[in-house]
Amino acid sequence: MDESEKLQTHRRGSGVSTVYETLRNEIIELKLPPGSPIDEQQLSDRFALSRTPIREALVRLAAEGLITTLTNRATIVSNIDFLGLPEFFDALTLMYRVTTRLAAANHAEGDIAAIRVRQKAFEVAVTNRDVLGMISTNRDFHIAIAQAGQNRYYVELFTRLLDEGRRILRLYYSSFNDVLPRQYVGEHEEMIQAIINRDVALADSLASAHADQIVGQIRSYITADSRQNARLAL
Amino acid sequence: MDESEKLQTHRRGSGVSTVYETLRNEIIELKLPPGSPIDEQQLSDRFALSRTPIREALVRLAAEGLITTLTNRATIVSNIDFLGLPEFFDALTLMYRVTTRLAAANHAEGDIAAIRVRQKAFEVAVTNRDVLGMISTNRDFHIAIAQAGQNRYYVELFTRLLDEGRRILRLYYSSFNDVLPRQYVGEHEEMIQAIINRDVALADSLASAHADQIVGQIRSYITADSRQNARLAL
DNA sequence: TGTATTTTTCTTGTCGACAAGAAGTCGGCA
DNA sequence: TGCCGACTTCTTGTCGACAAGAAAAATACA
Repeated sequence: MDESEKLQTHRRGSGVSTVYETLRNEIIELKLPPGSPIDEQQLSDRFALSRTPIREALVRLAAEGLITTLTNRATIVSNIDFLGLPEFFDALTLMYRVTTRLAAANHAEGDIAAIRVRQKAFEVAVTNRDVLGMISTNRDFHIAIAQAGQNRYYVELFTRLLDEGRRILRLYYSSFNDVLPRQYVGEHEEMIQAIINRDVALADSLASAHADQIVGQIRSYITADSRQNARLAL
Repeated sequence: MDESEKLQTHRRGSGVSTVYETLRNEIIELKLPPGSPIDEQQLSDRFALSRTPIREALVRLAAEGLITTLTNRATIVSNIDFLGLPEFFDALTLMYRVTTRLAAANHAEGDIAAIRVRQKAFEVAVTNRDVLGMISTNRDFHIAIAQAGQNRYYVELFTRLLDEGRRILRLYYSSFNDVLPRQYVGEHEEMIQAIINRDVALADSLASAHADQIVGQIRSYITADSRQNARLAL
């Protein structure tokens, strides 16, 4: 564990959000893998805080579904719910579509620039073959679009879904190839153009196709047949 | 304030959820109107609990956006965001449609019965001209449909939206007339039938129209011109 | 030796108290 | 009389300690 945060003295009220954000990131990046036990005492030592603020951060994480608390027993990082994957895909696809539509309809001064920054970062990650970077910059790109759409309900749900998606993708990130990501860059570019032109219908269909791509990719990872000797002659 | 809860001794762990649920209800039913200050000490006395479990309940409420905490200062019941109403209507309509569609597609054994129970309760409230009852039974009806749709992401968002809607409707419930509610009963009936027949397209369009009705009604409340002397000859 | 029961240990849930920060109050000064 | 600054008071944020509950360990018994 990194002990650098142990020394700094916290200003009042900042502690909780620091713990919250740190843990949140570590959970999403699978630094804390699903099922990991969360020990309050340990976190208390690590952040040099009493258990009370730690606890508050944990309550917030639990409200988001990132951790699961077994009453009076243990609290662990939530497992990835593979059985609920179809629901997840459905909601994810819907949010891709709605946010992109709204961005085309509602985007204001400056939104496009923000989206372009994220797209640039994604491109860099792709050319560097930085898989982890691709996953997180892709998320940022789509959240920027959602923000341009000006609907906080969608932004919130979409953020949750994309972050849950990050966890899943991390599990399989070794099987990432750079063919599809390359294609994503182009698809992103088309989406930006549709948004600029305020072409809602086109934005929708592009987002829909994009979502299908991503969902299809995740599904292929999960159901991948990696048996080395599946076709071995016996 | 009701002091009945003060005497009972709590079993470990139950306190937080009790406080959470009680406050949640009181906020949604405007028993605690928007802007009301939330005093931890006071709640501590009221529930006969220390401030720690109270605090946890408040953190959960804050995560849901029901209360707002001004750091180091006060914590108040969140205001109703009239500026964000268009976003709210958009998301609400979308959720009406998606959940009803999914219910038609996915509903399983027993779901219909559960929906019928809620519909019956709504009918009773309408015939009794019980406005507050209508608002909450209508909510229950649509959540039952959402649950039949089997997508927890939609159920969660929809619940939040409907509860926020309850707050808004309570503000205007005096202007409720019984014409539209009567119409809602019929619309609900049609939706149930479409779901049973697994007619996704029909379920969608019914839900869409239903949403338009409700949104339109809320909008008319808000923009109602109640000036008694607007057309007074001078 | 295997099982049931008690004991121990560890983690969570709760408590009362203290510290920091902000608003309101009071008094001083122009 | 009106404005500025120190002081008071109140609420929130944090702490260390205790209590309850559950799993693990140890013991007794068949």
